[in-house]
Amino acid sequence: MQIGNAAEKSGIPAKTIRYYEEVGLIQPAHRTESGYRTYDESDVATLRFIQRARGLGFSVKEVRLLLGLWADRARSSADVKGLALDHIGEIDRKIAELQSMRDTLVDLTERCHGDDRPDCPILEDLAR
Amino acid sequence: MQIGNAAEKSGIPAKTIRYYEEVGLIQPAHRTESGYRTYDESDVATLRFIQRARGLGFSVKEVRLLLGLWADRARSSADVKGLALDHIGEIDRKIAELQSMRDTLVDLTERCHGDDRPDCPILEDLAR
DNA sequence: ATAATCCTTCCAGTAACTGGAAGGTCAATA
DNA sequence: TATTGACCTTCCAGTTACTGGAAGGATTAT
Repeated sequence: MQIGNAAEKSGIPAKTIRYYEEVGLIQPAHRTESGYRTYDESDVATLRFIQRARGLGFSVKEVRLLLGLWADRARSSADVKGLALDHIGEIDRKIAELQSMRDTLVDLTERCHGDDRPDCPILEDLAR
Repeated sequence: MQIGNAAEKSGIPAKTIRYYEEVGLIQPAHRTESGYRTYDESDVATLRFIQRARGLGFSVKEVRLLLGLWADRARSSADVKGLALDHIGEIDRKIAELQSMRDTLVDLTERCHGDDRPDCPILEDLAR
């Protein structure tokens, strides 16, 4: 199948598939005589794996590692779990940061009249 | 004072201050005869405002708007509050996304032995 | 005189795509 | 047969918000 089809089946835009090939996340696709990339079901399976891993927030670099582990029959599940736990830690860090921003912002907006007068606790806080 | 001093007082690296000037977030600094940038307390106050707004997750584009409102004595607090509420919405969206990733990941890692055997629910899930 | 510590500009790299231009290919239709 | 239309190709540039580093000038202290 052509790239457009693989894109549809995997949920990854054709443009992005080419990008993944360029950065070496996936093997260069086979080509027709005229230069069109072709993909089979196994390629699509790989793309879907990538799509799902990216959807869980793994970076491309981490996906590379995951693909390596996936392909390695001698892998230890501990390695996979380690990656996942690290990633959860990273997510927790981000959530905590966002939550802290949110708390401050909610407090400030609750104290702001939000009318046509200029007095504003939000700006006052930023300026202090 | 010189840029290094302004950086220290504002908490924004000198490099970043130059960058903010380049992208027009702040006015070009005055210069000494030899070309060194100079800053006064009011410049530092602006930098601190920016630093704090960035710390609350506002994008540079949003900070630009906030600076405009801050400088505008005829502003309405409703405009500021509107910006802040939009931003809270954005943060909520991000938190929800991260939380959902986290939930999935925690579930998967709990089901993964994490030993030296290759069987791994995490990879199985990514591959399904 | 020289060293240390500033400062300057400019170029490039980061993460992960995404948009768009210019042009080739292929199948179907008028 | 000629021409659409929908594919595909490569290449370049833009996005966000910096950050690192090179090469070199200015200022201050020893």
